[in-house]
Amino acid sequence: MNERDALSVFAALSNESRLSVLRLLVRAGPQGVTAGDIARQINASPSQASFHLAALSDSGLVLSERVSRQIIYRMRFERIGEIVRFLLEDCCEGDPVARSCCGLKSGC
Amino acid sequence: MNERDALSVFAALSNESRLSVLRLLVRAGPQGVTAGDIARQINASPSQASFHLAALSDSGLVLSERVSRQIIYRMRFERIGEIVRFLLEDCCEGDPVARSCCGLKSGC
DNA sequence: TATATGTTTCAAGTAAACTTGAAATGTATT
DNA sequence: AATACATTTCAAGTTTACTTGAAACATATA
Repeated sequence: MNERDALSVFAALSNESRLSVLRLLVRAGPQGVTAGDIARQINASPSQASFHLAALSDSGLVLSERVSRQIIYRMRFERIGEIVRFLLEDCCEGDPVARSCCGLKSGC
Repeated sequence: MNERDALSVFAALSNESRLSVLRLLVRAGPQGVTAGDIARQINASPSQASFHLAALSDSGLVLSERVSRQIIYRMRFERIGEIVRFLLEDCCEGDPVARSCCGLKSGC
């Protein structure tokens, strides 16, 4: 994860609709959600959904797979781990305050 | 850290100049850096620097303190911890893949 | 082959982010 | 009080992000 990648991830995350999409995909788990269902659930037009899904896809936060007529989107959790690592290590140089403020139990 | 705060943090992070400012402040530590020095070090005009510092300040990523004529900016590491927590817990519901992919040693 | 469905792409418009340079504000010095 | 310095604010312009609706593309079914 270089800086360019990180910027693209942050840009993808800085939009309400796209954050809704991510939450949707997190809840759906490995099964994923089709583009149409995503559009319906976030109250967006097909082309709006497609626009936001492209941003998420380009930034590596989601993966897509065509299954007959539909396209299934799935969360890429590794990418979240990578951006967290970027924040804590690359950006903050492992600062202990940043790390302790995550409030995470052991094993993170 | 609610969603609105998180969106503002992600927007603040999704800009190259602002990421440079953060790295600068991380390196500077508790001493902080004046607005003028920040502008010089990131090759920005005073008003450009001020614009980006306002975004960082509004999102809670930095703090500022006036000292005579200068304004000193300092990193707020807690805010990084908070956004990491938002990503891993609120957004990803504690998904183990996201957490393990941070690649952090114990005690995070 | 024709038609329907699911999705993306495109072009045009609108809104938001960023840049630029000048003016304003606040503080120190003479 | 006048001047200089550090920074912010403002207005105007530019660029980038987002929305909208129509058209195109891909796949399935009759």
